[in-house]
Amino acid sequence: MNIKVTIYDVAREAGVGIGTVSRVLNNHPSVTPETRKLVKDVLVRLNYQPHTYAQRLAKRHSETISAIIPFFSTYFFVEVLRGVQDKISQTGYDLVLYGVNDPQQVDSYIIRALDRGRVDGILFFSMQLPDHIVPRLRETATPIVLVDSSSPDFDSISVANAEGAYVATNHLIELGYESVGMIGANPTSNPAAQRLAGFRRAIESHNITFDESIVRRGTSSRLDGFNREAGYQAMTEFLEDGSEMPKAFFVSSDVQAIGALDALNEHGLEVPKDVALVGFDDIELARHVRLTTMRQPMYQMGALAVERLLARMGDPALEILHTTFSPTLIIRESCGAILRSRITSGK
Amino acid sequence: MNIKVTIYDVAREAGVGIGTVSRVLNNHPSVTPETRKLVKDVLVRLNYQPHTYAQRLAKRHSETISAIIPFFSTYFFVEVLRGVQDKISQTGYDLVLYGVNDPQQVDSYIIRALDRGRVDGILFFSMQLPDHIVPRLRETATPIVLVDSSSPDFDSISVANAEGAYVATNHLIELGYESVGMIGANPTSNPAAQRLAGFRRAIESHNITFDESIVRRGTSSRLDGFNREAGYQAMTEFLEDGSEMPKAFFVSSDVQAIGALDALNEHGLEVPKDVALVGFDDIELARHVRLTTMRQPMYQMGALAVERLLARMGDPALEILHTTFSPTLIIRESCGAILRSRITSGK
DNA sequence: CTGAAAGCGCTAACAC
DNA sequence: GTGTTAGCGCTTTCAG
Repeated sequence: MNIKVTIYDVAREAGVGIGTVSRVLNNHPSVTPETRKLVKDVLVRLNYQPHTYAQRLAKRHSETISAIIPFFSTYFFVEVLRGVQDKISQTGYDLVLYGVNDPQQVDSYIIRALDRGRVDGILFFSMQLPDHIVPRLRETATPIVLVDSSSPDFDSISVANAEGAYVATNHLIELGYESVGMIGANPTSNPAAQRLAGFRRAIESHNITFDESIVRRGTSSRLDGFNREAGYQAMTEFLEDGSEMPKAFFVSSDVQAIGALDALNEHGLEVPKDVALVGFDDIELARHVRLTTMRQPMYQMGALAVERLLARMGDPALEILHTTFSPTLIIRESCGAILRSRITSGK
Repeated sequence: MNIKVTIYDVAREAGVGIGTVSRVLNNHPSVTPETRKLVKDVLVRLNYQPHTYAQRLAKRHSETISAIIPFFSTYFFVEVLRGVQDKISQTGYDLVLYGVNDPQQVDSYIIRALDRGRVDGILFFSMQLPDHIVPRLRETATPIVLVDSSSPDFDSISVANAEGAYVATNHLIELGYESVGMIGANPTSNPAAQRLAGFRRAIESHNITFDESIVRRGTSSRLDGFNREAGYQAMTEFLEDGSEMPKAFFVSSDVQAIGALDALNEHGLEVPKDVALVGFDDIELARHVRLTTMRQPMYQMGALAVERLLARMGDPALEILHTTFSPTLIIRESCGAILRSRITSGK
């Protein structure tokens, strides 16, 4: 019958006031060891459970962190979320998930999270923070950290997208490919735009002229174009429009690379023999399709995001911090590096 | 300045009582259109946001559903969770996630969810409901639905594991494989045990004697053995223990099959030429490694679970329902069926 | 150290 | 219809 035991019941049963019960509940120092023990006994005997919402109302905070996240589109989020969850589960906080399927939801979710007291902090993923939200976030002083996204006004954790794209493209060029193309994503997405910039810089630093026709993207705008169909479409376009096609590609994301791979296969082309590919993310699949790619430390990003958020919740005056991880080049077979080294070494 | 506007502020500003404000907030019918409009205007002008926890305390329910789930181990959960999330986002409910990394956490999470008022309903995934929890669940009359797990006492959504394993194994046998082995998972896990039973039934229904040595499992008990390492280990054992090995295998899950595939490759064996494999789940990866497998309708299971939970929350007297989905055989290349048909048809 | 009392912000029953 | 009031269960002064 724990169905409704309140601190009043406990207090009566223990012959003390509710204040005292509350004090032992909150480990307040000024309670005699004896009364403390007395109350504690009654607490367990009655199987008392605190009413979370009453506590939250009285305490003015919720012990809750909400994550606003483009929902489970890709493995990237799954990994990041694992980091988040692992970290949070070490604290007493609750994690409430707002999965965004439609950009329109972002607003209402943030507003909801902004309800005074509803959450103590927000983790905001991979999306552009709506402009009109920024002032409200400031006014309400809601702690927030952006992951895979950024804004000068708030803490953020991200990946050096441009740098990663540069490294990937460079790798291809140094492998000897004279023309390398790119399969991009929706340029309104920050990571997508940055990856494009990195690609371009790599191209130009090798004195190759950057020609618009060398980068394509599918029309599917779902998830900013970071999806298989978009990759498939873009590669198909390259394959079928008649003009000469690069023999190597930097692809904005692994999922897209998978789509490109499918398109290539359908056209009887082999990777890396006929076409070389380098992706971005290092999702689980990448390893199995032997995709060379830029690895992002997803799990760590999630874990760090929580740490940072907790820190900011603890001290709102903290300096704003922007952390950037550098992606690492993971060489597998799709880029042709291994093939080449075999040839070179005469194997 | 929405920082602290309460219904009192709104009431004063609108020149009405707080009761009236509350009424328009809750769309109570007995408010004149005029006052309603008046109040609504003030509401938006002051940018009023309700305090969630105060509402929950007063209303005695939380508009919250919690999901207790073995965390993000596999793609299976990601998909199921997508179904859950999509469905929930159509309602006003919050989803709070309790990711279980260590079985010990289950208890504390359930207890937490049982706090009076903390959640309106629980979704419990893929784990055995601890026995001592059952009576408490009943007493507190907390709505709960089990997914990929079951108990006579509560609603459940699951998959016909035994049947699926039977179909998979049978498929292999009918393809002409005379001995087929199995890579199992931890038999303390319900799905694992059921899949083993289905396998066994298939074997015996073809008058093949079932020999213990024909099923192996890795020692990694993480996630009940449904992980890549376990599959890798089990297959390696088959390969290296000297005795003769089956040429076809039913593997308890796709992730394990991936591991088995890796082991096979390392030993220079090709699938399906040398060894045939059928998995279970149809995770995203399966398609790309051309794995024949039993598909579970993961997304639907999640969505249905939410529907059922909502229904039960609406009417606790509802008949307890156990829904079982039948997995479908998805034929790809790993089982050798396509290879064979080519040979047969002379291509 | 501890009891009593005043909120926390909202809902709902009760009068008018 | 609408204002007033009494909770919801807990935390936190404030006396003593």
